[in-house]
Amino acid sequence: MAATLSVPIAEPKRKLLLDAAFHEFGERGLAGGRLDDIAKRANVAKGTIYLYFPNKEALFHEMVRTTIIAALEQAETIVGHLEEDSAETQLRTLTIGWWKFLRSEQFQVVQRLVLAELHNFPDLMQFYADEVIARGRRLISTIIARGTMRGEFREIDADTAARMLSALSMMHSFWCGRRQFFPALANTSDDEVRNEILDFYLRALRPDAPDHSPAASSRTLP
Amino acid sequence: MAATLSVPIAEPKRKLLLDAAFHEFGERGLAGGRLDDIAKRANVAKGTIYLYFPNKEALFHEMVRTTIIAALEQAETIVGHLEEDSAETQLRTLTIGWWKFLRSEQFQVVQRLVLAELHNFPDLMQFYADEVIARGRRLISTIIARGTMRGEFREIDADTAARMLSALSMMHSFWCGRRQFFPALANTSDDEVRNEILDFYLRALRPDAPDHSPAASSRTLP
Amino acid sequence: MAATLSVPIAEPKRKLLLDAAFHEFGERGLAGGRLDDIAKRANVAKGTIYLYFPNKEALFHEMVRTTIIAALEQAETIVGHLEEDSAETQLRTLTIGWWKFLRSEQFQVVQRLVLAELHNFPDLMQFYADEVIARGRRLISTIIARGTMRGEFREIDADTAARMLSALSMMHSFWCGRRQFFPALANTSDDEVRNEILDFYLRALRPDAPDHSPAASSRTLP
Amino acid sequence: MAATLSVPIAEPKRKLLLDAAFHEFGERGLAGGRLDDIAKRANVAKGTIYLYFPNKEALFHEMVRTTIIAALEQAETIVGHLEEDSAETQLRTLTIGWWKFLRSEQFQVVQRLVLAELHNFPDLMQFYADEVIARGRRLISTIIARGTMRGEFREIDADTAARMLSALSMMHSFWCGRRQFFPALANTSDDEVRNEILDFYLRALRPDAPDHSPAASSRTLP
DNA sequence: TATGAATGAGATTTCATTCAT
DNA sequence: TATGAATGAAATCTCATTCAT
Repeated sequence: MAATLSVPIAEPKRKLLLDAAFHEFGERGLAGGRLDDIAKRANVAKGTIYLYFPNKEALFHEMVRTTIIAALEQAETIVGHLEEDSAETQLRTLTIGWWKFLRSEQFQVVQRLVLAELHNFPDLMQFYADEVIARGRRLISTIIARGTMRGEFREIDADTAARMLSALSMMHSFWCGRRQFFPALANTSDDEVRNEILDFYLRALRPDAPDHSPAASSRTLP
Repeated sequence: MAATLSVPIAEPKRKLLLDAAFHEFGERGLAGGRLDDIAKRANVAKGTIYLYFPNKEALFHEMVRTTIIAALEQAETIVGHLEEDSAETQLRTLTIGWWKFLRSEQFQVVQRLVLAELHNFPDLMQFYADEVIARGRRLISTIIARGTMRGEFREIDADTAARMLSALSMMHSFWCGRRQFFPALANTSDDEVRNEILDFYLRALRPDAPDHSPAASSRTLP
Repeated sequence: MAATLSVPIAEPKRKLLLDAAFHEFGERGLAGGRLDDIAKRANVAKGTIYLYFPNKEALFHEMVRTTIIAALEQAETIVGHLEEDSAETQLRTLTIGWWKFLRSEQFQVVQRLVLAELHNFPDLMQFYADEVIARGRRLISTIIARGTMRGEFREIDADTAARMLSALSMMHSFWCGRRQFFPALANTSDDEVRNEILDFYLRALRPDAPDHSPAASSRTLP
Repeated sequence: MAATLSVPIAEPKRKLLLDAAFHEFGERGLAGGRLDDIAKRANVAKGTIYLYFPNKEALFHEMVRTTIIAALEQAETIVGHLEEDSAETQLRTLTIGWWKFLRSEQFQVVQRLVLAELHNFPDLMQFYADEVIARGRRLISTIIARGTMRGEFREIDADTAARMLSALSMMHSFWCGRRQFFPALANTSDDEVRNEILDFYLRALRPDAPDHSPAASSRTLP
């Protein structure tokens, strides 16, 4: 009796299975993943899977869904509470958290699955698009809009600008996850890459400084 | 003799099979794709595949390789001969061609496969990294370096800058390929997206405003 | 409970499969035998085989091994406990048992397989050579050595002599198994053949007693 | 033109194919042998085989038949012309030739096939039994009968005695062909083995020693 | 005659799913 | 709930045989 308590904490089997599925499908994809292996990873008999999920596809589906949700929750914690700082500071803070999220194993796996197989699961794809991509962008675009209003950033469509930051981060996050193949990143740490992105990005948001300085325009006169 | 010409065009069977494999694997991935279907698509008996490829994996491997190569050749034609224009014009011209390439079906499929399964084929992954990613970046970074030298662009590491344009393009190309899921792009055409990217990107390369306003610098003096 | 006993006798499935394999491979050889048929013979689905053996070759391998072992055990029982009789009597007793073994279906099948395919399974061949051939010979040579010591048999290398009896028995056992093709044996029963072998063999072991002693001849004179 | 003459001599293709089949089937058996390989060995296209043989089985059948015949012809040459010597000398001479035959590659292959697969080809089995086994025994038994008549050998059924020599030789020939597995033969050359057999065998044919004790012989005189 | 690409039936093997316990 | 042996459909792969050239 006491013995069973010493076990890691009888984690509800459903969760165990979803975790196991995460690793299996993450490595081999939907078609390549084997229920046998998932059962083994979860220390459970193969038949048990069917007590919790009607079939392989459903297990995959739920695994992706819960992973996305878990990743989002994690992201929310990380992104945290933006203080009332300058827009740039907020953007930097947000990006730091968001980048950490993008580089997490959970997101990397989800991204791989999204790219590879989610065209067969339109509802998951939609869920991912709405909750991950769009939500992330909304966070960003809010900050940008504020920055633009305050004159910190130039006039720019906030959604478009958010999309740009999103693109830069997601693509780089993938490349960082495959560093061995991309020598350009071999000697750059994750944090440095993130800073490069931010610096580059913020340049594109800078207000058109000289524009409003009448002096500047007069320069060309004489 | 002339008779043989009337045949649908005796496309070498190897090519036929690689084409069929392109569609099958493109849709279902390596594990999900069925040789049966590939044979059917190629109008060929199952056994015939084995006259040309020793096994499924080899067929997949060669399909990816030839697709990458074909895509590259196509890209080269598109990117074409950059006239001796301003760096910005060159960058625009290059991006237009490159973007067309990224949006082609061939590239979309390759990208999906790369992201999904190429971790099991390190040599293909390397090939893709070297020939697609790195080569594309090299083209870009050359132009940027020239632009910086000429004073058209600000001082910036050309490779880093190239990576940024690459990331923006590739990520957006994927999103455009899944437009139905990304309402932000629903009402924006491919060309408009490309222009957004270019405009945004070029802003980040602009020379530093204060540089050209002697007044500006003097402002800090007194 | 008693109910389970009424079932055909729940012979462990592994054994069932090995038995089925024995007949299938025995008839058609390794390459010719079909897993489909083995499954059918064992009243089992094809896939079940793979729960017990990783592949066809392994099934063949284990089948041969267990058959050899089973045959040996059977042989040991048959050969039994040699009483402290004359060497000739012992040899006769041993040969009777050994011959029964050689004429059993199990041995006939193993011998066919050994001769036909075991060059692809050196470890099985070695096992057979050591455990069947060599062990049988050792039994024989022990008796012969004792016989020679006692003066019952002439001076002869016991191992060589054992090999001779082994050769005579094994070859004749094969011929007896194909009687219809060998008219010379058509009218001779197994037991008669065995006796022919024994009589012939014992002649070759007779001491050279009288030959060299002229005295010996005179002994008979009165 | 002259060039074609330099080729090894356009050996009739049929022969070429039978030779190739000999090696292929010899190594892998009927079910395991591949027509593809046979064609390759014969430097011929796969389809060509069907110009000479209606199917795989027929090729196998004819290959075995011609091999047996060829082996017999070779045996006949080797066994040669027995001079009018003593029966023992004749037996020795014959055995030397016969042994050489048994140890030839041709015979070894035939023997393997006979043991393994000829139960599916009763006519071949019969042919082999009649022409190889029985014919060889007839040669031997003739000599033995003569030896017995002359008093060189003891009274013994000549056919039985011939069978014994045949068994000793054939079994030992197989063992010699698998020497690596039979340490007992590892240090004994083929010729030594043959001599052991002969010596042993002749002992069993010796006239009954006591018989020729002068008294005994004199008994026959009056 | 000779070729060898093509075929397709049939073999081995895998694995999601079921079910008696 | 939980098990895991058993299933059998479906996948990969092989190879004897055919046939247009």
